Amino acid sequence: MQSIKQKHNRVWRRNTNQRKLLLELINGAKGHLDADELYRLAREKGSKISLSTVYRNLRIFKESGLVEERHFAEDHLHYEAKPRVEHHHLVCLNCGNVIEFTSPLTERMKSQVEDAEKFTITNLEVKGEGYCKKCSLKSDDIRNN
Amino acid sequence: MQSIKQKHNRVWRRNTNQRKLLLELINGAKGHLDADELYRLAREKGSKISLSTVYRNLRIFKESGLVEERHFAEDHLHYEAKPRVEHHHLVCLNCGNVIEFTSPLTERMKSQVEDAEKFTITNLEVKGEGYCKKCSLKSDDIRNN
DNA sequence: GTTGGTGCAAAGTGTTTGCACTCTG
DNA sequence: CAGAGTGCAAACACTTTGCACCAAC
Repeated sequence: MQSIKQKHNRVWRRNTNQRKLLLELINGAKGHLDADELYRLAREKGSKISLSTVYRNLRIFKESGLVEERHFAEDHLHYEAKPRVEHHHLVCLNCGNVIEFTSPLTERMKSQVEDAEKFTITNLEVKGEGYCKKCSLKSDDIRNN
Repeated sequence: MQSIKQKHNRVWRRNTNQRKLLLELINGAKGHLDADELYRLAREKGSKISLSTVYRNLRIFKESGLVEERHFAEDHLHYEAKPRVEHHHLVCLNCGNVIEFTSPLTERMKSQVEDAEKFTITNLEVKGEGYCKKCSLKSDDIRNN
C-alpha cells in the first residue's frame, strides 16, 4: 500500500476515508483527472467529501510524489497517478484530444540536459501542441502564417 | 516590422499604441513576462494601458504566433517572444530560477514523435522540474522518498 | 485526549467580459 | 465615420483559507 509522508519525512499522515478514496480513484483512472472530476467521482461513490478536501489532498499527493500535475488547458490543472514509465502528451488544438506517447529520446534528452546544465531533473514534462491526424487538414490556414 | 493577422488571414488588426508598446516590451525583454509584469512595465513607460488590454493582446499575440505561453508556476502564465531557435526550460523547485536550454535531441524527438503518432506538432514545450546546481544538496531528503 | 483532517462558506487570484467611449484606418 | 480597440468595473472559474467540529491515532 502506498503511504504518504510529509516533506522531510517528519510525520505520517492520517489515513482518512477521503484520502483513501481519492488515491483509489486516481490510480484507477485511465487518463487525467481534474479536481472537479475527482470530486464528482467521489460523490458518486457515496462519499460526502468536499471540494476543498480534494484540493488539499491533491496538493499533498503532489508534494509526496504520488501524483503528477499537468498543464493541459489554460485555466485549470489535471492530475494523474505517477506512472512507472515516464510518458508525455500531445494536445490537439482543434479537437482537444490528449494523446499519450513515450519516446526513448526523452530519456536520453533528460540525461543529456542534466549533464550539460548540472541540473537534477526530478520531473520532466514534454507537451506538444498541434493537430492530430484527423484534424490536420483543417489547420492548414492557421499553420502557414 | 511584425504584423498581426486574425485567424484564417481575414483581417489586419489595428496598430494601436498599446499594441505597439506591448510588442516592443515583449521583444525587448530578456526572459519571460507575465501579464502583470507587462502591465507594470507599460505603465512605467507612461502608457495608460489597462490590464484587460494586456490580457486581450496577449491572447491575440499568442493566436497569431508572435508569442508563446509558458506554464511555469501553478497559478499564472508567462509569455515570451517566439524565439527563432526553439529552447526549453528548467525550473528549480528550490530557488525558483528558470534556466533556458537547447538540445539537439528535442528536435529529433519532435520529428520522431510526429512520425510515430501521425501528429503535427506546432509548438513543443519541454519543462524539467528539479534542482539547480546550487540547490541540489538541499533537496536530498525530498528526493529519496 | 491530541491534533491532523474535514466541511462549509468566504476570500483570493488570475483572467475574461459587457458596455460606453475612443481613435485607427 | 464605421467598427476594432480600449478602460473600467463587474463577473468568472479555479483554488486557497479560517474556523469550528470530527475522527484517526
